[in-house]
Amino acid sequence: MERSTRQRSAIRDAIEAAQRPLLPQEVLAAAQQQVPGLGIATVYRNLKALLDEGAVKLVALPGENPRYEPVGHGHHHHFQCQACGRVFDVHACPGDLSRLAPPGFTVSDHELTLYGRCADCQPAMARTPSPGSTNRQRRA
Amino acid sequence: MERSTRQRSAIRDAIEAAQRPLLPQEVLAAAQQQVPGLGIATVYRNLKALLDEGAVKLVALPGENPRYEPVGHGHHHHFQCQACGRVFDVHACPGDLSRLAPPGFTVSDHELTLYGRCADCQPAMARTPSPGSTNRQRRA
DNA sequence: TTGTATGCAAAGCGTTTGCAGTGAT
DNA sequence: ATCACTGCAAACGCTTTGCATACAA
Repeated sequence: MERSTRQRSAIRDAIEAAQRPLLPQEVLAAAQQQVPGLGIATVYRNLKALLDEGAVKLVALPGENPRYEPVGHGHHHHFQCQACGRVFDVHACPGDLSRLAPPGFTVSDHELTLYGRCADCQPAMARTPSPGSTNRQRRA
Repeated sequence: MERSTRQRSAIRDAIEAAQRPLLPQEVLAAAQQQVPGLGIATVYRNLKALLDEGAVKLVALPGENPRYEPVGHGHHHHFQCQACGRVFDVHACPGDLSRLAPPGFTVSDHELTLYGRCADCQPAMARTPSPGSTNRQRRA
């Protein structure tokens, strides 16, 4: 039977609290603030468990390591800024895409990622970047 | 200056000839039919070079290792069958998705993946699976 | 001849797993 | 007292890199 541990709650909380999809390392860092001794293996094991029980969703962007986010956000998509690399949630959705599939195919789900520039990274009339908008990732 | 080698052509040909995005291992296997001694490191090095020169595109599906396909196919998307795991090209496109982005964001590109069942894997009135449609991948 | 490209093997990185100890029930 | 969970370290699989050799130019 499944047990409730401090580390499991810390991991779940970290993901729930984040406003964006987290990398395993980021989950570790966040959860370690509650449980200092937490190990990365436990993060991975719980990430997998949370995926299986459907509490967490895998977010895989091209060329990026897998991120994890709570399912609670409902159906949504992602936007990656080509300048700063940050990933944002996009709550809009193109809707039914069944018509796009070849004849005989059945569409039951879809994933969409938008690329471009976020509000902070518009060219020309440069805006003041928000704190933490430093480029931490790069896209080939 | 960039040189033309047998292995480079073999790798490029393998990707061009494939009707679907290939994994590095699949590129290796295909290219080795032309250049038996070919090593995996050379495949990776050329894959990166082809990406840089824009001859090849990276295809990253959630939970899958990166695949590579020629850019020649033009703008298109992908469909992954949840039963057999195969990835198909989808040449339809939802069109302009700028309206989906949050205000202040600029959309310059998008990626879309459809999930469902391919023609070979429709339930109930089971069709005869095509040769090679054996499940070779699985999706968590 | 010159220096890029290759093949091999070692190194990197993110992720998974074996195992003995810990702690929730 | 059980036995699932944890932490550590070793193992893994994919990708990258160092280095001596091979081969375009």
